[in-house]
Amino acid sequence: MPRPAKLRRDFFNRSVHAVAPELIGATLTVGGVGGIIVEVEAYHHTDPAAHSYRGRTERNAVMFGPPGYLYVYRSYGIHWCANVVCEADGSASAVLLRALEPTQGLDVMRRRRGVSEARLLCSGPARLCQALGITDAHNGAALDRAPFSLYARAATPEIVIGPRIGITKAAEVPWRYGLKGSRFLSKPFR
DNA sequence: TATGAGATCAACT
DNA sequence: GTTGATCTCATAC
Repeated sequence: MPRPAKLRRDFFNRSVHAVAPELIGATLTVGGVGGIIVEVEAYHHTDPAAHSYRGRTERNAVMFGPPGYLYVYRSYGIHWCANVVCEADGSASAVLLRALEPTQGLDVMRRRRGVSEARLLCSGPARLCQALGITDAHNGAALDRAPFSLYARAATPEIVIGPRIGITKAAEVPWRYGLKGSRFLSKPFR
């Protein structure tokens, strides 16, 4: 049984709207703990909801750097959320990792999260970071280097698309992508 | 099932 | 001083 191909950094050097749907079904692990990406959202610097919309700041500096790196920020003062930077040339766009289907290191994730139900381990951007142990220490880290591993999907899954979650600006644009029928989404698509 | 409050911080007005 | 790419727990229906 052949190992799935590792995603190269080039993969991210394209429009977020091309990268985001293709990430669905890929496998992400951090230190051997992780699972299959089932939900992401796309953010572009022309998008009022994006952190990079108003230009470069200390917090979002990674978004203005090369693609294939992680942008981690603190959400609501207490959570971490992780994005993958896309498109070079300072387009400052990124894909928000919103949910995984846990497949590896379930026990570690349960311990970090303090819950046992698999469904609650990674079904949300902050839960995902907590389960995988992602913090601001990983801000600016490359996804193709340890402790990260990212493997391309084996087959093309069925993708569902809808409006993004939890934002007030540009809330209507359908830039949320999910794996059809997955039980591990942060919220169902309609 | 649904709605609301609290946690807690950095960017922005 | 307000807001936000969130989650959890409590209380109400």
